[in-house]
Amino acid sequence: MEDAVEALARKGPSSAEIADWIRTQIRSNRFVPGQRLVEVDIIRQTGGSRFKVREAYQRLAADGLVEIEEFRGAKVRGASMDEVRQLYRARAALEGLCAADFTERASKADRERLQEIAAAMEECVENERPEEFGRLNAEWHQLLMRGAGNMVIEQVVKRLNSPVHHLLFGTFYRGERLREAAHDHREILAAIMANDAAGAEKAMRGHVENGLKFLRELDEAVHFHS
Amino acid sequence: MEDAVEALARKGPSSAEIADWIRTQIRSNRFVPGQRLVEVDIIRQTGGSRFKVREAYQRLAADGLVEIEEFRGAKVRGASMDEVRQLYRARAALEGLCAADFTERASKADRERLQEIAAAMEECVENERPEEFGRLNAEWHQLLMRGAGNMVIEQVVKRLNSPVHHLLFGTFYRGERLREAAHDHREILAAIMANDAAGAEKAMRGHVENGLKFLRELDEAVHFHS
DNA sequence: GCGAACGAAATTGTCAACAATGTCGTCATC
DNA sequence: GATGACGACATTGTTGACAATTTCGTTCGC
Repeated sequence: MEDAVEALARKGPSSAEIADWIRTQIRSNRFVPGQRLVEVDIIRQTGGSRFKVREAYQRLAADGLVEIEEFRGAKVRGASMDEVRQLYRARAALEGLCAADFTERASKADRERLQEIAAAMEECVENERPEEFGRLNAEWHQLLMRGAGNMVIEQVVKRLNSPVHHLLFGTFYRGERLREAAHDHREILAAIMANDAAGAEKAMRGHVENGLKFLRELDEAVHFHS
Repeated sequence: MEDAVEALARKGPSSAEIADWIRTQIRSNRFVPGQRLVEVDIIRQTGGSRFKVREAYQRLAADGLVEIEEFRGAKVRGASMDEVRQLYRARAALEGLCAADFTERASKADRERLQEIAAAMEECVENERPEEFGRLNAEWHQLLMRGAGNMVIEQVVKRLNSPVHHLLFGTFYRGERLREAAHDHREILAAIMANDAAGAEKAMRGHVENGLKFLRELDEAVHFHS
């Protein structure tokens, strides 16, 4: 039995795989907000049938990643700065809660893993490796939500991030922002380890709000949104 | 120009209309968790084409209302009690935040409207009209999120509620629970009117948690979930 | 009577052709 | 040169037919 590559060659990708492929393109900025997703182009590039491509569009539309207009097809949805604000407020509330819940109910193994990742991130700061930092950061936040025993929130946050996710890689974790984020993380971790749930929640909220503040400053420099 | 009925007779419903129809069926308990949604049945009952029905399924699947399995079609998704817990924790965080934001940035008109609805709900408690209470309650929560200037959260909460929404009508607001909810509302409203954002947030969180507690008790009496 | 193998019916997955609509360049007119 | 009507092309919407798979009742062997 071969793996996915073989299955892909035989039968073509499933609608879920096509949706993931489009997601990747959007996140890596190869598809930019406002861009039309022409069905035949996607078919050519993925090898999927038209039917599957359209199924993929529906899923992405429900995720808020693309907009579908009748007879005009799907196009990549951009987020206004105000929407980004709302989105970050929501994340602050959700991840703040998770930080508190993690403090109260995470397993010993999860707590140790959290420290490990934090240590690895510190190294990335010293050696100026923003890509690695971004990857670890995603893992860190995910572990927090999972350790808090709330996969529903994990799913929701993943969705919320979608429209701005492409910004988070590349321009986001550089220079001062890298150090700032690392500082926030230390604060959160300290509260968790001290079993201070309320403190962890507050620190996490502040961390997310800092991310928004940074995006705001970025926005004033270059208007990236539609 | 006739309205939607005429358009429906001419061209059949759009996939979004079909999705809404299915949503309604699920919420009113005519479709129960685990039930298979056979395509031809939906086609017969809505008049939509098969293609549109399947598009509707994809949307509902992304919303988490139905599950799609290959060659087995779509079936209504039920939520485990643990999932309901996670869901209510998320709601508590999000609506708590909205209560705080509403306190700080809602318009005068919104604040007055909030009082109006609260007064109408009090009447419903006195006259024991749970259906009306449920309707007003939904409006009240919605106004809070909108007045807080966060439509993203409004959308997310709507989605979060989907899997348990059918429980909220009928069995939910009756007897003691009705009075308890009204009491919570008074507390929230008082904090908002006193410009106490932190107090409003705390009260709202408590209110949502009370809803969860009630669902838990209900669950121990009858195991409604799958 | 019980369970496994079989097969018809029901159901979903896929595709290709055609219809409806939008898009954009062209040309006539003022 | 600007403007609007027209038409060819590009793109999406819709449908029906057929293939793949599951489901369920039947039959056969024990």
